Amino acid sequence: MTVPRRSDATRAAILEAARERFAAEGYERATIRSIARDAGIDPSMVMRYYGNKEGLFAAASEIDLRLPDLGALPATHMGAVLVSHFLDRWEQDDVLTGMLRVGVTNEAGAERMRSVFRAQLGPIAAGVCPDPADAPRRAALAASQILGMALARYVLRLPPAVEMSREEVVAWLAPTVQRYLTAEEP
Amino acid sequence: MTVPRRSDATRAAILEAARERFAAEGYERATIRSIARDAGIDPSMVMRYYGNKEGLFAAASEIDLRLPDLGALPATHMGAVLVSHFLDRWEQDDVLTGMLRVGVTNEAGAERMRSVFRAQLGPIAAGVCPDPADAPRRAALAASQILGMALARYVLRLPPAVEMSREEVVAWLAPTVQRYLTAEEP
DNA sequence: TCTGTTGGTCAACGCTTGTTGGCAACGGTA
DNA sequence: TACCGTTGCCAACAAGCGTTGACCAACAGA
Repeated sequence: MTVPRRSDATRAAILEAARERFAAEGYERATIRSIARDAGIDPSMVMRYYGNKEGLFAAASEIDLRLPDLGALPATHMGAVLVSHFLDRWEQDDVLTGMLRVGVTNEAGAERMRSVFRAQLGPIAAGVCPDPADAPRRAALAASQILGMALARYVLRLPPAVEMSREEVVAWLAPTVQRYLTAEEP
Repeated sequence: MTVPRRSDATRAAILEAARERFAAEGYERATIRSIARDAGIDPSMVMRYYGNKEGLFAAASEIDLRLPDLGALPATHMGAVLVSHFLDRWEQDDVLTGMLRVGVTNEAGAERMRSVFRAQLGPIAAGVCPDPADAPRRAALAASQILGMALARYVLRLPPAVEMSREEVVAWLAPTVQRYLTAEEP
């Protein structure tokens, strides 16, 4: 489909630098100049390849949560699997921290988070919760707990949240998430 | 102690405008010029009274969660009272949304959130959880759920989280928060 | 070998930002 | 009345921003 171009390496370097800067500093403070410097090229190249700063952000913030298929595993383990998966993703990929940073201050970032939520978390919830009609609500509840922990642990760095072990976090959060997704009543 | 000054009204106007701007736009996008315009004075006045932008932010982001005394009420209602209280605070006072916005992108803002957490939520947790030694961890867990819901509902505006009624949110979150604070084991 | 396309740099633009210092009006106090 | 600290506005500063267009070097196809 798309032919490989001589500039692919540069484009990739720009994207990687952009992801890191957006993740570390948020939308406003991550400047095109600093991203270009990280990528070792001229700022004008960023403009040529991605149009403008918003376009660069859009390209740099493509997100795949890589959610596992929950239908295949016993309902009793679902919470633990989900929480554990999210901790993994968050610790390996700083695009997620970036998404959080940008989603909070920038409307385009918020919209990006809403669409990721809708397209990737929604279907999962629909597959496992008792009444598919309120799957979105269940998904939002689960998201609130998972995002909240990510916020406390990886962005705000509240000391007790940082010091907890992975296992502790999973042990505490799993029942919560599982209840949000599968319980018949609050 | 402090004598009333002729400029008190101006100072207050600046602070109020600053709170609104920081809450609505975050630290970087809330400019001194826009704050001064809202307050109906010259930008240089902001500098004279608050030194610089960081000083203004520090003054504008004094936060009192006004947490109720949980010791006085039955343990079974604790979660509901807490969640309900936070929803109230968040809906009445946009400084809290501002704190969240700024805490995510700005290190001074994050430190402010950590200190509010330590000074105001910590003691409450210490008073009600079984082993005071792990009160900070309990408090962090409760905070993660409450902040996560605030994030989803008031900042990111995930549609299902916005559409839920106050009562629904309380009904779902209360057992979670209560478990984090008082349960013997995860 | 010539020619058109692509990858890249350089210098500048217009604008906004936080911040500064000078200067005029006001308001108590002596 | 004369004075002095306070309050406020104005104009400007240097720096940084996103963005643009001219220009050069390397390549690919004829």
